[in-house]
Amino acid sequence: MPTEAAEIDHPTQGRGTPEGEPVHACSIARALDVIGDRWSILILRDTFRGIRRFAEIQRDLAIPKAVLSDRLTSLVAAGVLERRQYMEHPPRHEYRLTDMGRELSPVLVGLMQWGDRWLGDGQAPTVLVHEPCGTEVDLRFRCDTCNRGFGPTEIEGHPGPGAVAEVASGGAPA
Amino acid sequence: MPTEAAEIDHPTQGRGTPEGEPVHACSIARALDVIGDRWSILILRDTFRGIRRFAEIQRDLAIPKAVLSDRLTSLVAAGVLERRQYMEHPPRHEYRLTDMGRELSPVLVGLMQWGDRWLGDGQAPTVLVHEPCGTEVDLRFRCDTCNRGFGPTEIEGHPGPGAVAEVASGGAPA
DNA sequence: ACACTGGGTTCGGTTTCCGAACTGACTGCT
DNA sequence: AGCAGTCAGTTCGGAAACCGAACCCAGTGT
Repeated sequence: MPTEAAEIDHPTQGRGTPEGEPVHACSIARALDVIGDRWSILILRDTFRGIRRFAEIQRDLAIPKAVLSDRLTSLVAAGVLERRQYMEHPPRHEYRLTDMGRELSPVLVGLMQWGDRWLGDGQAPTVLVHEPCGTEVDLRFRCDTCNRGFGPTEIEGHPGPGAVAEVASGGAPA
Repeated sequence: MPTEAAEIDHPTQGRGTPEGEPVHACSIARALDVIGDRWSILILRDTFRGIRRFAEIQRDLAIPKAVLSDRLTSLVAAGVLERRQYMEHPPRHEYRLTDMGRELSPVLVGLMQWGDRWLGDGQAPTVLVHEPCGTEVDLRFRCDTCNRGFGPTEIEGHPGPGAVAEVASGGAPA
């Protein structure tokens, strides 16, 4: 069917739909349903840094307790964090990253490096290193076929197997 | 200085401060001041895909016009997008990524890959390839010293030159 | 007995978001 | 000329989210 750019699904109606999860065609939108919130990302940053307890996070972020409670609950529900009891008698919990959550690290690191480069004063507040050797971590696109790194202009988007009916946009965008 | 976790700065008081930009010690928080909003990221995704005009974005995202107008204005003000006139007589504009915006691609790609892996049905809606050779894009941490890729557990955080007084957290977090 | 901490919930007020309607400059059709 | 339609917004009022403060409860330390 040679229809042109049929927008069958509307990627964002999530706020208003009264029942059920909004299922987006775009993985970015799906991801943002889980962590598309300023606080969620900061909470995850804290858990990456080893800050895992309710009160610790609350102090570190200066986040209202009600909001923190809500975010933690939804992050646990989404499977990004895991609520684990680490003490019995006074029952105490901590929130730990699951594998799913840990795999968000490229997003966090990407944000951090971008902020360092474009928003900072040239003085990175935190430096990430590859622990075994101490080399500074660099997150980049790399092609194993070409055996080299590359920038965003060399990326092209194609509709994948889960595509509905999308324009094959892409090519050098700038 | 053996102080314990002196939290000199409160990373998020941005909402309430009546004047001036909130300056955070954390680059992630700084980055989120610019794009820490579900719509901003989706708008940037669209511009990456070549969707650059107000009405196009509005249709694609089903975003309220007022919100789109606001977000575009602030993204332009932040330097992530550039408002460019592409037609004279009926004055028409389009929003293009600046270099600053283009360098957000790791974040976008990271979100997409994470959504594909953890939230999708196994059918990626969009596949990104390295344009010169067609290999599927993979975003990973790579160490040039060790000459291999690695996962988030091998990352360690150190206070950098811009650090104030922070705990040197890190180490294998899980 | 009393204060204190961890981990919340409840409450009212303030921001922000949203959808719908309106503006206004322009084009194209008849 | 008159009307419809597009692009790029702005201006509303109501709905949702956010916020700070207060409250709660279990356990602990003194």
